[in-house]
Amino acid sequence: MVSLNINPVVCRNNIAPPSQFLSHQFGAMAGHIGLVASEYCYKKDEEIFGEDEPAEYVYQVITGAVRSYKLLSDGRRQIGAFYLPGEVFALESSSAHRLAAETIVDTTVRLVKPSSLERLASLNVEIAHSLWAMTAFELEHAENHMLLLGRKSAMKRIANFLLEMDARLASAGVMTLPMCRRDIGDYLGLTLETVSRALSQLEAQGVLGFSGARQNRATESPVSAKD
Amino acid sequence: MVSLNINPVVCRNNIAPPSQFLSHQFGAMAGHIGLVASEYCYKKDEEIFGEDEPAEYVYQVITGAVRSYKLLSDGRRQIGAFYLPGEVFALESSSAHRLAAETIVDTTVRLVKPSSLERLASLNVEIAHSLWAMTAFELEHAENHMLLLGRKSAMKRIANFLLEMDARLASAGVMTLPMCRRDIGDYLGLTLETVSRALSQLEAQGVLGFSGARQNRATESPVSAKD
DNA sequence: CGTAGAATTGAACACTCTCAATTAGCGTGG
DNA sequence: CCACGCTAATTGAGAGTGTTCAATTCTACG
Repeated sequence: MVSLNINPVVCRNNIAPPSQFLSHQFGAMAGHIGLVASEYCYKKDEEIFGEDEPAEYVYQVITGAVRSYKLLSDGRRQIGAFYLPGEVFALESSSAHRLAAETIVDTTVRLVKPSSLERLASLNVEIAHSLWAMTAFELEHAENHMLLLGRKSAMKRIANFLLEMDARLASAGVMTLPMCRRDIGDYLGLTLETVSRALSQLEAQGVLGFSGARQNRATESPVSAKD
Repeated sequence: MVSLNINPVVCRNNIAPPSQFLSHQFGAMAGHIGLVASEYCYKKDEEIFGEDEPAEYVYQVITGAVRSYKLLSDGRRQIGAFYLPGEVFALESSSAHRLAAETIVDTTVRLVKPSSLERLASLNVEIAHSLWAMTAFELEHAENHMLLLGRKSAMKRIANFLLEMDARLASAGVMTLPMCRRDIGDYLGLTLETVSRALSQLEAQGVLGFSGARQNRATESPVSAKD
């Protein structure tokens, strides 16, 4: 767990924030008659479900953070997404999960049965469209991420990551990243050493500062992470 | 345009074929009362729509091939997907295209207005679920592709690509790839030179052969592209 | 205070990219 | 029908970015 200060000026960016609209709709859905929503607490680094497991639940993060990922036979890992408070994951239109999911820190989730959602969707066109839109939103994220993984330099990837996270969990120019360097590397297609070096370089350039681990401070070079 | 022979033995793989089921459903939808479906022909390398353009149509490839892509400001390109006969693209749940699309060769497409689909979806739950499932299928592809782009070597990417294409357009151990080396590179996050070298190496190893351009022949080393 | 895990930093290496030259295939027009 | 020219593909050599392996430092936590 590392806290990180980023100057607000640095953080104005062109990365779309997550659709809180959809998350709110999900919360609203959970209030519908007959939709069973329970809560569950996981410890840090606990598996929520494995790759290709049957999809028993759809999840919404209440507190904490989650990573979804795929593994290669040699143990290399690609993290597909991080899920932060309010965000929904494991929403499948089919019956199995395509990625595994683990908690990054102690995490509380809200659980809903897919069958409940499907029933609601069959009764209410708006809900059906919302489910579709949530999947489309994940697809959009994946498409942006393919561009990052296929065509951007290590430093661009890091900058992109910081701006993405800033848009999702920053307040007052400070954000606390729940994930470790290895997680960031596995999300960005880099090694943890490369991530560390890039962050050190940004700190040396005065673009950001750390608090919590390593002392630091925010600075204010206007940075553009266009592309 | 390059023809490519791959021995059938080589091609038994674990890559899921595209959901022809969904494509057929799309075709069926086009037969519904009131669903306007027209056809249109594009020349090779013609733009169908640009990134962020309003989504006027949903498309199904009848003949030919299409690439969807995003561009970086320095001109680097990431191809998100190739679309082959029968396959549907540009199905958005929102009002804009997230990637641009161009033809790779002369191409005929079937066009449907999104509003028609939405209307059908509002009347028929099955259709609504199909649209969602088609987006989920694209998401699954993108997730697999993120793993490829983030964590696989050049040779693994090429092998993966060949197996993917084989599953989609091969017959009798031969397939004709409509796209050039640069397209393949931009799809796999590689340069065209790296693609060429990898293909040459596979040919030298007797894994595949070319016909059309460069003479050749298929061979039969059993190859596993696991991961 | 001592230990364990995470992060940082360094140095050498490897894989892929870049730049460049050559070759092959194909369409066009003489 | 052949020569020409254009584009795509191949191949080579060198450079660069990120990885790998290793040592050290830092922080949290018991």
